[in-house]
Amino acid sequence: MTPPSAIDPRIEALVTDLIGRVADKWTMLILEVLAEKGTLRFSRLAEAIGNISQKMLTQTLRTMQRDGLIERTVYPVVPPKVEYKLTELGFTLGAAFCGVWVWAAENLARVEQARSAFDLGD
Amino acid sequence: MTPPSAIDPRIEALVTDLIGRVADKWTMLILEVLAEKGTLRFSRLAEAIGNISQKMLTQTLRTMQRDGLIERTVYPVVPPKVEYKLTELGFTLGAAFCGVWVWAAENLARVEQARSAFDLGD
DNA sequence: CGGCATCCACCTGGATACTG
DNA sequence: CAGTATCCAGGTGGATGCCG
Repeated sequence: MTPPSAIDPRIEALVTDLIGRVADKWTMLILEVLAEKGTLRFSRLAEAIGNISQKMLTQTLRTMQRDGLIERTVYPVVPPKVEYKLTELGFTLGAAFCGVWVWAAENLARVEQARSAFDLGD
Repeated sequence: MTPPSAIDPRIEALVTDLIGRVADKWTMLILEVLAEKGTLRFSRLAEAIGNISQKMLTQTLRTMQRDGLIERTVYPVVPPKVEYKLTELGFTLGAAFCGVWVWAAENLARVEQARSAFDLGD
C-alpha cells in the first residue's frame, strides 16, 4: 500500500475524489472493452458491454472524455458515426486497474466463503 | 489489462459486482489507514479518516468484515472496546489498489488539465 | 465507547420519448 | 445512428437521538 500519509492531505483528498469518479463499474467496463477492442463506435460499445442504458453510456463516456481518458471522433456523415478509443492516459489507468481485476478474480471464492460464514451467525 | 473476455461471463459479472462493492471511497480509505497503522479501535479509526459519519464507518466496517477483509475483536470490558485490523485478504486487496493510488497521484495534474481544456469549449 | 434506529435530502441510474 | 430531455423509483449517506 502507498503511504498517502506521507503526502499533503489536500492532495490526498483530490486523489480520493479522482479515484471515486474513476473507479466505478461502467468506467472500468468501458476501459476494459476499449483496451481490448481498440476503437469502437457508440452502438458497438453498447453491445460489447451489454445491458448498459444509453444514458449511462453517454454520461460515462462524456466524463471519461472530459478527464482525458478517451478520445471521441465524430465523422460528419449521415447517418452519424462516432468513434471512441483510449488515450494514453486511459490506457495507463486500465493497466493500474488490472491488479484489482486480478485480485477480484482470484479471491472471489474466498470472499463468497467469508460471506457465507458470516451470514451463518458468526 | 486483464482479458476478462477470456473468462466465463457469469464469473465476470460476479467479479464486477465484487469490485463495485469493494472499490468505494470509504473502503479504500479504511484499507489504507489500517494497512498503515495496524490495529485501531473504532474511535481512533474515525479520527484517522476524518469526516466520516459513524453510520458510514459502522456500515463499511460491517461489509468489510462480512467479506473477510477485516477482523473485528470485541473486548468485554466497560467501557466497550472494539479493535479492527486487516486480514490477510484485506492486505492483498490493499496491495492491489496500490497501483490505482499511484496512478491517481501521478496523473492528477494531467486529469485536471484535460478537464480544464474540455470545459473551455473544446 | 461503540453502536443501532430513524428520518430525510440528495443523487444515481433506468425507462421512455423525441431529435438532428 | 447517436444522442438529448424528462420523469421517476430506489439507493446513499448525513444528522440526530437513544441504548448496553
